[in-house]
Amino acid sequence: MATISEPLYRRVRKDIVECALTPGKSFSEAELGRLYNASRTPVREACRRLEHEGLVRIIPFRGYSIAPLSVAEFHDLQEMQLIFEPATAALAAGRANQQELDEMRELATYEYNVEDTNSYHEFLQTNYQLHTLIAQASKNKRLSDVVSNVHVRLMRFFYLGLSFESHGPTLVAEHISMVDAICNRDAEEARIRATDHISKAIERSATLLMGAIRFGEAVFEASPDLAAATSSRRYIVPRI
Amino acid sequence: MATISEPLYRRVRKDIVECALTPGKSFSEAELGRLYNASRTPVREACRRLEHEGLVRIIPFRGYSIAPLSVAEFHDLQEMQLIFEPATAALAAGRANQQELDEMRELATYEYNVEDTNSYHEFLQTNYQLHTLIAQASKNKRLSDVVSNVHVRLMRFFYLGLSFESHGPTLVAEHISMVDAICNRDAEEARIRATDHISKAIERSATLLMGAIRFGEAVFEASPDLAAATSSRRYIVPRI
DNA sequence: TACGAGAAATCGGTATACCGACTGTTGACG
DNA sequence: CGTCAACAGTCGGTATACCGATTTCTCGTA
Repeated sequence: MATISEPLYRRVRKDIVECALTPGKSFSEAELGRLYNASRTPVREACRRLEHEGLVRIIPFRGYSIAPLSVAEFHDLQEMQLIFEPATAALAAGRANQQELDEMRELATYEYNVEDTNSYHEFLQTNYQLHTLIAQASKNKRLSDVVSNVHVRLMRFFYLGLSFESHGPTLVAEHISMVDAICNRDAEEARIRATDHISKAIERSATLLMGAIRFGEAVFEASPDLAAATSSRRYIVPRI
Repeated sequence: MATISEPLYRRVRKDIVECALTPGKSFSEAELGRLYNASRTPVREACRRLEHEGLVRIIPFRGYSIAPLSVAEFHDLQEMQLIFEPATAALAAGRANQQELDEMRELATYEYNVEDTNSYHEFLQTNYQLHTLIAQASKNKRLSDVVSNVHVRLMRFFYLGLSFESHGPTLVAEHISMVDAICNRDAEEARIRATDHISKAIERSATLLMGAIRFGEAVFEASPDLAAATSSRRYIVPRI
Protein backbone atom coordinates (compact mmCIF):
# COMPACT_ATOMS: atom_id res chain seq x y z
CA MET A 1 0.00 0.00 0.00
CA ALA A 2 1.41 3.33 -1.00
CA THR A 3 -1.50 5.66 -0.65
CA ILE A 4 -1.59 8.58 1.74
CA SER A 5 -5.35 8.64 1.94
CA GLU A 6 -5.95 5.29 3.59
CA PRO A 7 -3.56 5.54 6.58
CA LEU A 8 -4.61 9.16 7.00
CA TYR A 9 -8.23 8.09 7.18
CA ARG A 10 -7.40 5.47 9.81
CA ARG A 11 -5.40 7.88 11.92
CA VAL A 12 -8.06 10.56 11.89
CA ARG A 13 -10.79 8.04 12.59
CA LYS A 14 -8.83 6.67 15.53
CA ASP A 15 -8.30 10.17 16.89
CA ILE A 16 -11.98 11.03 16.52
CA VAL A 17 -13.12 7.80 18.16
CA GLU A 18 -10.76 8.32 21.06
CA CYS A 19 -11.88 11.92 21.34
CA ALA A 20 -8.35 13.17 20.82
CA LEU A 21 -10.11 15.41 18.31
CA THR A 22 -12.77 17.27 20.23
CA PRO A 23 -16.36 16.55 19.20
CA GLY A 24 -17.92 19.61 17.61
CA LYS A 25 -14.62 21.31 16.92
CA SER A 26 -14.56 22.90 13.50
CA PHE A 27 -11.54 22.80 11.25
CA SER A 28 -10.42 23.44 7.71
CA GLU A 29 -8.86 21.11 5.18
CA ALA A 30 -5.58 22.98 5.36
CA GLU A 31 -5.56 22.76 9.12
CA LEU A 32 -6.06 19.01 9.16
CA GLY A 33 -3.47 18.69 6.43
CA ARG A 34 -0.94 20.50 8.58
CA LEU A 35 -1.77 18.31 11.57
CA TYR A 36 -1.24 15.07 9.70
CA ASN A 37 1.28 16.21 7.08
CA ALA A 38 -0.87 15.70 4.05
CA SER A 39 -2.09 17.82 1.16
CA ARG A 40 -5.67 18.74 0.56
CA THR A 41 -6.66 15.92 -1.77
CA PRO A 42 -6.16 12.99 0.61
CA VAL A 43 -7.51 15.10 3.47
CA ARG A 44 -10.69 15.75 1.50
CA GLU A 45 -11.04 12.11 0.69
CA ALA A 46 -10.60 11.03 4.30
CA CYS A 47 -13.08 13.64 5.49
CA ARG A 48 -15.71 12.54 2.98
CA ARG A 49 -15.38 8.96 4.12
CA LEU A 50 -15.62 10.00 7.73
CA GLU A 51 -18.68 12.05 6.99
CA HIS A 52 -20.46 9.02 5.53
CA GLU A 53 -19.61 7.18 8.72
CA GLY A 54 -21.04 9.93 10.86
CA LEU A 55 -17.75 11.04 12.39
CA VAL A 56 -17.31 14.32 10.52
CA ARG A 57 -19.78 16.96 9.54
CA ILE A 58 -19.44 18.93 6.32
CA ILE A 59 -21.07 22.30 5.76
CA PRO A 60 -20.98 22.92 2.00
CA PHE A 61 -18.75 25.82 0.97
CA ARG A 62 -18.03 26.49 4.60
CA GLY A 63 -15.97 23.89 6.35
CA TYR A 64 -15.79 20.83 8.49
CA SER A 65 -16.33 19.89 12.09
CA ILE A 66 -15.80 16.78 14.14
CA ALA A 67 -19.29 15.33 14.44
CA PRO A 68 -20.73 16.59 17.72
CA LEU A 69 -21.97 14.11 20.27
CA SER A 70 -25.63 14.45 21.04
CA VAL A 71 -28.05 12.69 23.29
CA ALA A 72 -30.17 12.04 20.21
CA GLU A 73 -27.35 10.23 18.46
CA PHE A 74 -26.52 8.20 21.52
CA HIS A 75 -30.13 7.19 21.77
CA ASP A 76 -30.39 6.36 18.07
CA LEU A 77 -27.29 4.21 18.13
CA GLN A 78 -28.36 2.26 21.18
CA GLU A 79 -31.77 1.72 19.69
CA MET A 80 -30.04 0.30 16.62
CA GLN A 81 -27.93 -1.96 18.78
CA LEU A 82 -31.03 -3.29 20.42
CA ILE A 83 -32.34 -4.22 16.99
CA PHE A 84 -29.12 -5.49 15.40
CA GLU A 85 -27.25 -7.33 18.11
CA PRO A 86 -29.91 -9.92 18.98
CA ALA A 87 -30.24 -10.61 15.27
CA THR A 88 -26.51 -11.00 14.64
CA ALA A 89 -26.13 -13.16 17.74
CA ALA A 90 -28.90 -15.46 16.54
CA LEU A 91 -27.39 -15.69 13.07
CA ALA A 92 -23.92 -16.23 14.49
CA ALA A 93 -25.25 -19.14 16.54
CA GLY A 94 -26.18 -20.84 13.32
CA ARG A 95 -23.22 -19.85 11.17
CA ALA A 96 -20.08 -19.21 13.19
CA ASN A 97 -17.18 -21.58 12.57
CA GLN A 98 -14.93 -23.05 15.22
CA GLN A 99 -12.23 -20.41 14.84
CA GLU A 100 -14.75 -17.68 15.38
CA LEU A 101 -16.18 -19.39 18.44
CA ASP A 102 -12.71 -19.77 19.94
CA GLU A 103 -11.93 -16.15 19.28
CA MET A 104 -15.23 -15.07 20.83
CA ARG A 105 -14.51 -16.91 24.05
CA GLU A 106 -11.11 -15.31 24.22
CA LEU A 107 -12.52 -11.82 23.72
CA ALA A 108 -15.45 -12.34 26.07
CA THR A 109 -13.27 -13.15 29.05
CA TYR A 110 -11.31 -9.90 28.93
CA GLU A 111 -11.79 -8.02 32.15
CA TYR A 112 -10.60 -4.53 32.98
CA ASN A 113 -9.44 -2.60 35.96
CA VAL A 114 -11.82 0.22 36.81
CA GLU A 115 -9.06 2.42 38.19
CA ASP A 116 -6.81 2.21 35.18
CA THR A 117 -7.67 4.31 32.13
CA ASN A 118 -5.40 2.28 29.88
CA SER A 119 -7.12 -0.86 30.99
CA TYR A 120 -10.50 0.71 30.35
CA HIS A 121 -9.51 1.75 26.84
CA GLU A 122 -8.12 -1.70 26.21
CA PHE A 123 -11.47 -3.07 27.24
CA LEU A 124 -13.31 -0.75 24.86
CA GLN A 125 -11.26 -2.17 22.01
CA THR A 126 -11.89 -5.73 23.12
CA ASN A 127 -15.58 -5.05 23.48
CA TYR A 128 -15.64 -3.60 19.97
CA GLN A 129 -13.81 -6.61 18.60
CA LEU A 130 -16.17 -9.05 20.27
CA HIS A 131 -19.32 -7.43 18.97
CA THR A 132 -17.82 -7.01 15.51
CA LEU A 133 -16.72 -10.63 15.46
CA ILE A 134 -20.22 -11.79 16.34
CA ALA A 135 -21.52 -9.64 13.51
CA GLN A 136 -18.96 -11.10 11.12
CA ALA A 137 -19.91 -14.59 12.18
CA SER A 138 -23.40 -13.86 10.89
CA LYS A 139 -21.77 -14.26 7.46
CA ASN A 140 -23.74 -11.26 6.29
CA LYS A 141 -21.08 -8.79 5.21
CA ARG A 142 -23.43 -5.88 4.62
CA LEU A 143 -25.01 -6.37 8.02
CA SER A 144 -21.72 -6.65 9.84
CA ASP A 145 -20.48 -3.46 8.18
CA VAL A 146 -23.46 -1.60 9.58
CA VAL A 147 -23.11 -3.10 13.03
CA SER A 148 -19.43 -2.25 13.07
CA ASN A 149 -20.18 1.36 12.18
CA VAL A 150 -22.73 1.63 14.97
CA HIS A 151 -20.12 0.44 17.42
CA VAL A 152 -17.48 2.80 16.14
CA ARG A 153 -19.81 5.73 16.65
CA LEU A 154 -20.79 4.55 20.11
CA MET A 155 -17.18 4.19 21.15
CA ARG A 156 -16.74 7.94 21.13
CA PHE A 157 -19.24 8.19 23.95
CA PHE A 158 -17.50 5.43 25.83
CA TYR A 159 -14.12 7.08 25.43
CA LEU A 160 -15.62 10.09 27.12
CA GLY A 161 -16.22 7.78 30.06
CA LEU A 162 -19.94 7.92 29.48
CA SER A 163 -20.59 4.29 30.18
CA PHE A 164 -19.20 1.01 31.41
CA GLU A 165 -17.69 2.60 34.46
CA SER A 166 -17.33 0.16 37.29
CA HIS A 167 -19.36 -2.49 35.54
CA GLY A 168 -16.42 -4.70 34.58
CA PRO A 169 -17.41 -8.06 36.04
CA THR A 170 -21.10 -7.59 35.19
CA LEU A 171 -20.28 -6.94 31.56
CA VAL A 172 -17.96 -9.89 31.32
CA ALA A 173 -20.66 -12.13 32.75
CA GLU A 174 -23.15 -10.90 30.16
CA HIS A 175 -20.65 -11.38 27.35
CA ILE A 176 -19.82 -14.91 28.43
CA SER A 177 -23.46 -15.78 28.77
CA MET A 178 -24.11 -14.53 25.25
CA VAL A 179 -21.11 -16.30 23.75
CA ASP A 180 -22.09 -19.52 25.53
CA ALA A 181 -25.44 -19.52 23.80
CA ILE A 182 -23.77 -18.92 20.45
CA CYS A 183 -21.29 -21.74 21.08
CA ASN A 184 -24.20 -24.03 21.93
CA ARG A 185 -25.72 -23.15 18.56
CA ASP A 186 -28.84 -21.99 20.35
CA ALA A 187 -30.07 -19.12 18.21
CA GLU A 188 -33.09 -18.20 20.28
CA GLU A 189 -31.16 -18.22 23.53
CA ALA A 190 -28.43 -16.12 21.91
CA ARG A 191 -31.06 -13.64 20.79
CA ILE A 192 -32.52 -13.41 24.28
CA ARG A 193 -29.15 -12.97 25.95
CA ALA A 194 -28.03 -10.35 23.46
CA THR A 195 -31.27 -8.44 24.02
CA ASP A 196 -30.68 -8.70 27.74
CA HIS A 197 -27.09 -7.50 27.41
CA ILE A 198 -27.94 -4.48 25.29
CA SER A 199 -30.99 -3.59 27.39
CA LYS A 200 -28.90 -3.58 30.53
CA ALA A 201 -26.17 -1.58 28.82
CA ILE A 202 -28.77 1.01 27.88
CA GLU A 203 -30.11 1.13 31.42
CA ARG A 204 -26.64 1.52 32.83
CA SER A 205 -25.76 4.37 30.51
CA ALA A 206 -29.08 6.12 31.16
CA THR A 207 -28.10 7.03 34.69
CA LEU A 208 -24.64 8.09 33.60
CA LEU A 209 -26.12 10.29 30.89
CA MET A 210 -27.70 12.54 33.49
CA GLY A 211 -24.35 13.58 34.88
CA ALA A 212 -22.68 13.69 31.50
CA ILE A 213 -25.09 16.13 29.95
CA ARG A 214 -24.16 18.77 32.47
CA PHE A 215 -20.42 18.27 32.43
CA GLY A 216 -20.52 17.92 28.71
CA GLU A 217 -22.13 21.13 27.68
CA ALA A 218 -19.08 22.00 25.67
CA VAL A 219 -19.08 18.58 24.05
CA PHE A 220 -22.72 17.77 23.68
CA GLU A 221 -24.75 19.76 21.25
CA ALA A 222 -28.21 21.06 21.98
CA SER A 223 -29.93 18.33 20.04
CA PRO A 224 -30.78 19.89 16.68
CA ASP A 225 -31.81 16.38 15.62
CA LEU A 226 -34.88 16.59 17.74
CA ALA A 227 -35.83 19.94 16.28
CA ALA A 228 -35.45 18.57 12.76
CA ALA A 229 -37.42 15.44 13.59
CA THR A 230 -40.36 17.26 15.07
CA SER A 231 -40.56 20.04 12.51
CA SER A 232 -43.87 19.81 10.79
CA ARG A 233 -42.81 19.72 7.17
CA ARG A 234 -44.70 17.58 4.74
CA TYR A 235 -43.18 14.14 4.41
CA ILE A 236 -42.34 13.62 0.79
CA VAL A 237 -39.69 11.01 0.41
CA PRO A 238 -37.56 11.75 -2.62
CA ARG A 239 -37.30 9.20 -5.38
CA ILE A 240 -34.05 7.74 -6.56
CA MET B 1 -26.51 24.72 -4.83
CA ALA B 2 -23.79 25.22 -7.38
CA THR B 3 -21.72 22.10 -7.05
CA ILE B 4 -21.12 19.65 -9.85
CA SER B 5 -20.48 16.77 -7.53
CA GLU B 6 -23.89 16.47 -5.93
CA PRO B 7 -26.11 16.35 -9.04
CA LEU B 8 -23.55 14.12 -10.71
CA TYR B 9 -23.74 11.73 -7.79
CA ARG B 10 -27.52 11.66 -8.02
CA ARG B 11 -27.54 11.05 -11.74
CA VAL B 12 -25.04 8.23 -11.58
CA ARG B 13 -26.81 6.65 -8.63
CA LYS B 14 -30.11 6.79 -10.49
CA ASP B 15 -28.54 5.20 -13.54
CA ILE B 16 -26.96 2.44 -11.48
CA VAL B 17 -30.16 1.71 -9.59
CA GLU B 18 -32.14 1.53 -12.80
CA CYS B 19 -29.46 -0.66 -14.34
CA ALA B 20 -28.89 1.82 -17.14
CA LEU B 21 -25.28 1.28 -16.14
CA THR B 22 -24.65 -2.44 -16.42
CA PRO B 23 -23.80 -4.21 -13.17
CA GLY B 24 -20.23 -5.44 -13.19
CA LYS B 25 -19.18 -3.16 -16.04
CA SER B 26 -15.78 -1.61 -15.42
CA PHE B 27 -15.00 1.96 -16.27
CA SER B 28 -12.44 4.68 -15.72
CA GLU B 29 -12.78 8.10 -14.17
CA ALA B 30 -12.19 9.78 -17.49
CA GLU B 31 -14.80 7.63 -19.17
CA LEU B 32 -17.47 8.48 -16.63
CA GLY B 33 -16.43 12.11 -16.84
CA ARG B 34 -17.00 12.09 -20.58
CA LEU B 35 -20.38 10.41 -20.14
CA TYR B 36 -21.63 12.99 -17.68
CA ASN B 37 -19.61 16.02 -18.78
CA ALA B 38 -17.58 16.43 -15.64
CA SER B 39 -13.92 16.57 -14.74
CA ARG B 40 -12.14 13.99 -12.66
CA THR B 41 -12.50 15.61 -9.25
CA PRO B 42 -16.29 15.52 -8.96
CA VAL B 43 -16.33 12.12 -10.66
CA ARG B 44 -13.95 10.75 -8.07
CA GLU B 45 -16.03 12.19 -5.28
CA ALA B 46 -19.25 10.73 -6.62
CA CYS B 47 -17.62 7.33 -7.11
CA ARG B 48 -16.28 7.27 -3.57
CA ARG B 49 -19.71 8.01 -2.20
CA LEU B 50 -21.25 5.34 -4.37
CA GLU B 51 -18.64 2.85 -3.27
CA HIS B 52 -19.53 3.50 0.32
CA GLU B 53 -23.15 2.80 -0.53
CA GLY B 54 -22.29 -0.45 -2.24
CA LEU B 55 -23.12 0.67 -5.76
CA VAL B 56 -19.60 1.01 -7.12
CA ARG B 57 -16.54 -1.10 -6.60
CA ILE B 58 -13.05 0.42 -6.50
CA ILE B 59 -9.91 -1.58 -7.17
CA PRO B 60 -7.01 0.52 -5.84
CA PHE B 61 -4.63 1.75 -8.54
CA ARG B 62 -6.68 -0.08 -11.11
CA GLY B 63 -10.11 1.26 -11.73
CA TYR B 64 -13.79 1.14 -11.02
CA SER B 65 -16.72 -1.07 -11.80
CA ILE B 66 -20.43 -0.87 -11.26
CA ALA B 67 -21.01 -3.12 -8.27
CA PRO B 68 -21.96 -6.53 -9.62
CA LEU B 69 -25.18 -8.12 -8.53
CA SER B 70 -24.74 -11.37 -6.71
CA VAL B 71 -27.02 -13.88 -5.14
CA ALA B 72 -25.05 -13.39 -1.93
CA GLU B 73 -25.80 -9.67 -1.88
CA PHE B 74 -29.45 -10.21 -2.63
CA HIS B 75 -29.64 -12.67 0.21
CA ASP B 76 -27.77 -10.37 2.62
CA LEU B 77 -30.00 -7.43 1.83
CA GLN B 78 -33.20 -9.36 2.26
CA GLU B 79 -31.94 -10.78 5.51
CA MET B 80 -31.31 -7.23 6.67
CA GLN B 81 -34.79 -6.20 5.61
CA LEU B 82 -36.23 -9.01 7.66
CA ILE B 83 -34.39 -7.60 10.68
CA PHE B 84 -34.92 -3.89 10.08
CA GLU B 85 -38.42 -3.50 8.67
CA PRO B 86 -40.35 -5.08 11.54
CA ALA B 87 -38.35 -2.90 13.91
CA THR B 88 -38.96 0.34 12.01
CA ALA B 89 -42.64 -0.51 11.59
CA ALA B 90 -42.99 -1.04 15.33
CA LEU B 91 -41.18 2.20 16.10
CA ALA B 92 -43.21 4.07 13.49
CA ALA B 93 -46.41 2.87 15.12
CA GLY B 94 -45.37 4.69 18.25
CA ARG B 95 -43.81 7.78 16.73
CA ALA B 96 -45.29 8.66 13.35
CA ASN B 97 -47.19 11.95 13.14
CA GLN B 98 -50.44 12.51 11.30
CA GLN B 99 -48.79 13.82 8.15
CA GLU B 100 -46.64 10.73 7.90
CA LEU B 101 -49.61 8.44 8.44
CA ASP B 102 -51.56 10.21 5.70
CA GLU B 103 -48.64 9.94 3.34
CA MET B 104 -48.20 6.26 4.14
CA ARG B 105 -51.79 5.49 3.26
CA GLU B 106 -51.42 7.31 0.00
CA LEU B 107 -48.25 5.42 -0.93
CA ALA B 108 -49.61 2.06 0.21
CA THR B 109 -52.56 2.15 -2.13
CA TYR B 110 -50.51 2.57 -5.28
CA GLU B 111 -51.14 -0.34 -7.60
CA TYR B 112 -49.38 -1.15 -10.84
CA ASN B 113 -50.14 -2.71 -14.15
CA VAL B 114 -48.19 -5.91 -14.67
CA GLU B 115 -48.00 -5.45 -18.41
CA ASP B 116 -46.61 -1.95 -18.34
CA THR B 117 -42.93 -1.47 -17.61
CA ASN B 118 -43.36 2.21 -16.84
CA SER B 119 -46.06 1.36 -14.37
CA TYR B 120 -43.82 -1.27 -12.79
CA HIS B 121 -40.97 1.21 -12.42
CA GLU B 122 -43.35 3.76 -10.98
CA PHE B 123 -44.36 1.16 -8.44
CA LEU B 124 -40.75 0.45 -7.51
CA GLN B 125 -40.34 4.12 -6.67
CA THR B 126 -43.53 4.19 -4.67
CA ASN B 127 -42.55 1.05 -2.83
CA TYR B 128 -39.19 2.61 -2.00
CA GLN B 129 -40.86 5.78 -0.78
CA LEU B 130 -43.25 3.88 1.44
CA HIS B 131 -40.59 1.80 3.14
CA THR B 132 -38.34 4.82 3.53
CA LEU B 133 -41.16 6.87 4.99
CA ILE B 134 -41.89 4.18 7.56
CA ALA B 135 -38.21 4.19 8.45
CA GLN B 136 -38.22 7.98 8.76
CA ALA B 137 -41.28 7.82 10.96
CA SER B 138 -39.22 5.80 13.42
CA LYS B 139 -37.58 9.16 14.16
CA ASN B 140 -34.26 7.42 14.24
CA LYS B 141 -32.26 9.16 11.54
CA ARG B 142 -29.28 6.82 11.61
CA LEU B 143 -31.55 3.81 11.36
CA SER B 144 -33.58 5.22 8.53
CA ASP B 145 -30.42 6.05 6.58
CA VAL B 146 -29.39 2.43 6.79
CA VAL B 147 -32.82 1.14 5.83
CA SER B 148 -32.95 3.51 2.90
CA ASN B 149 -29.59 2.29 1.65
CA VAL B 150 -30.70 -1.34 1.86
CA HIS B 151 -33.69 -0.48 -0.29
CA VAL B 152 -31.65 1.41 -2.82
CA ARG B 153 -29.38 -1.57 -3.24
CA LEU B 154 -32.31 -3.95 -3.55
CA MET B 155 -33.97 -1.84 -6.18
CA ARG B 156 -31.29 -2.76 -8.70
CA PHE B 157 -32.47 -6.36 -8.52
CA PHE B 158 -36.06 -5.27 -8.90
CA TYR B 159 -35.25 -3.10 -11.90
CA LEU B 160 -33.87 -6.24 -13.53
CA GLY B 161 -37.36 -7.65 -13.10
CA LEU B 162 -36.13 -10.06 -10.49
CA SER B 163 -39.13 -9.75 -8.25
CA PHE B 164 -42.60 -8.36 -7.80
CA GLU B 165 -43.78 -9.62 -11.15
CA SER B 166 -47.48 -10.24 -11.25
CA HIS B 167 -47.84 -9.76 -7.51
CA GLY B 168 -49.37 -6.31 -7.63
CA PRO B 169 -52.62 -6.76 -5.70
CA THR B 170 -50.99 -9.10 -3.15
CA LEU B 171 -48.30 -6.55 -2.41
CA VAL B 172 -50.75 -3.72 -2.05
CA ALA B 173 -52.79 -5.80 0.38
CA GLU B 174 -49.72 -6.49 2.48
CA HIS B 175 -48.72 -2.83 2.45
CA ILE B 176 -52.16 -1.68 3.50
CA SER B 177 -52.31 -4.25 6.24
CA MET B 178 -48.96 -3.04 7.56
CA VAL B 179 -49.87 0.63 7.35
CA ASP B 180 -53.19 -0.05 9.07
CA ALA B 181 -51.38 -1.48 12.07
CA ILE B 182 -49.09 1.54 12.19
CA CYS B 183 -52.04 3.93 11.96
CA ASN B 184 -53.69 2.06 14.83
CA ARG B 185 -50.53 2.66 16.87
CA ASP B 186 -50.29 -1.07 17.39
CA ALA B 187 -46.54 -1.66 17.49
CA GLU B 188 -46.64 -5.42 17.96
CA GLU B 189 -49.16 -5.91 15.18
CA ALA B 190 -47.08 -3.67 12.91
CA ARG B 191 -44.02 -5.76 13.68
CA ILE B 192 -45.87 -8.97 12.85
CA ARG B 193 -47.28 -7.66 9.60
CA ALA B 194 -43.95 -6.25 8.49
CA THR B 195 -42.31 -9.58 9.22
CA ASP B 196 -45.04 -11.28 7.25
CA HIS B 197 -44.65 -8.86 4.33
CA ILE B 198 -40.89 -9.25 4.07
CA SER B 199 -41.02 -13.02 4.57
CA LYS B 200 -43.47 -13.37 1.73
CA ALA B 201 -41.44 -11.04 -0.46
CA ILE B 202 -38.41 -13.24 0.15
CA GLU B 203 -40.38 -16.37 -0.70
CA ARG B 204 -41.71 -14.80 -3.86
CA SER B 205 -38.27 -13.76 -5.05
CA ALA B 206 -36.76 -17.15 -4.21
CA THR B 207 -38.61 -18.85 -7.03
CA LEU B 208 -37.79 -16.03 -9.42
CA LEU B 209 -34.12 -16.25 -8.50
CA MET B 210 -33.86 -19.70 -10.01
CA GLY B 211 -34.66 -18.44 -13.45
CA ALA B 212 -32.71 -15.25 -13.04
CA ILE B 213 -29.43 -16.90 -12.18
CA ARG B 214 -29.29 -18.58 -15.54
CA PHE B 215 -30.34 -15.65 -17.65
CA GLY B 216 -28.17 -13.39 -15.61
CA GLU B 217 -24.83 -15.04 -16.04
CA ALA B 218 -23.50 -11.89 -17.63
CA VAL B 219 -24.93 -9.79 -14.83
CA PHE B 220 -24.58 -11.96 -11.78
CA GLU B 221 -21.14 -12.65 -10.49
CA ALA B 222 -19.97 -16.04 -9.34
CA SER B 223 -20.34 -15.22 -5.68
CA PRO B 224 -16.84 -14.39 -4.48
CA ASP B 225 -18.45 -13.33 -1.20
CA LEU B 226 -19.07 -16.93 -0.30
CA ALA B 227 -15.48 -17.87 -1.01
CA ALA B 228 -14.24 -15.06 1.21
CA ALA B 229 -16.69 -15.94 3.95
CA THR B 230 -15.74 -19.57 4.13
CA SER B 231 -11.98 -19.14 3.80
CA SER B 232 -10.38 -20.51 6.93
CA ARG B 233 -8.29 -17.56 8.05
CA ARG B 234 -7.90 -16.75 11.71
CA TYR B 235 -10.53 -14.29 12.84
CA ILE B 236 -8.74 -11.29 14.23
CA VAL B 237 -10.97 -8.27 14.21
CA PRO B 238 -8.89 -5.12 13.79
CA ARG B 239 -9.01 -2.44 16.41
CA ILE B 240 -9.95 1.10 15.67
C1' DT C 1 7.71 -21.59 -30.16
C1' DA C 2 7.72 -20.45 -25.29
C1' DC C 3 9.27 -17.49 -21.95
C1' DG C 4 10.83 -13.52 -19.61
C1' DA C 5 12.70 -8.92 -19.19
C1' DG C 6 12.00 -4.38 -20.22
C1' DA C 7 9.54 -0.60 -22.33
C1' DA C 8 5.37 1.81 -23.07
C1' DA C 9 0.71 2.82 -22.12
C1' DT C 10 -3.01 3.29 -18.95
C1' DC C 11 -5.08 5.00 -15.07
C1' DG C 12 -5.66 6.18 -10.38
C1' DG C 13 -3.28 9.00 -6.44
C1' DT C 14 -1.55 13.42 -5.21
C1' DA C 15 -0.32 18.27 -5.33
C1' DT C 16 -1.63 22.62 -6.56
C1' DA C 17 -3.42 26.66 -8.96
C1' DC C 18 -7.54 28.94 -9.76
C1' DC C 19 -12.38 30.10 -9.07
C1' DG C 20 -16.46 31.13 -6.76
C1' DA C 21 -19.38 30.92 -2.44
C1' DC C 22 -19.96 32.59 2.05
C1' DT C 23 -18.72 35.66 6.09
C1' DG C 24 -17.37 39.41 8.48
C1' DT C 25 -15.97 44.02 8.38
C1' DT C 26 -15.92 48.61 7.29
C1' DG C 27 -17.40 52.87 5.76
C1' DA C 28 -20.76 55.89 3.63
C1' DC C 29 -25.30 57.52 3.74
C1' DG C 30 -29.81 58.45 5.75
C1' DC D 1 -26.28 56.41 15.56
C1' DG D 2 -28.17 52.73 12.82
C1' DT D 3 -28.37 50.35 8.49
C1' DC D 4 -26.95 48.54 4.42
C1' DA D 5 -23.91 47.84 0.66
C1' DA D 6 -19.43 47.13 -1.07
C1' DC D 7 -15.20 44.78 -0.24
C1' DA D 8 -11.76 41.82 1.26
C1' DG D 9 -10.50 37.55 3.39
C1' DT D 10 -11.21 32.68 4.03
C1' DC D 11 -12.07 28.32 2.52
C1' DG D 12 -14.13 24.71 -0.05
C1' DG D 13 -15.14 23.17 -5.14
C1' DT D 14 -13.08 22.23 -9.45
C1' DA D 15 -9.68 21.61 -13.10
C1' DT D 16 -5.44 19.97 -14.25
C1' DA D 17 -0.57 18.80 -14.34
C1' DC D 18 2.41 15.49 -12.62
C1' DC D 19 3.78 11.10 -10.48
C1' DG D 20 3.96 6.38 -9.60
C1' DA D 21 1.64 1.72 -9.53
C1' DT D 22 0.01 -1.85 -12.43
C1' DT D 23 -0.68 -4.06 -16.60
C1' DT D 24 0.17 -5.14 -21.23
C1' DC D 25 2.76 -5.46 -25.21
C1' DT D 26 6.87 -6.41 -27.52
C1' DC D 27 11.02 -8.12 -28.66
C1' DG D 28 15.02 -10.80 -27.89
C1' DT D 29 16.72 -15.14 -26.23
C1' DA D 30 16.76 -20.03 -25.06
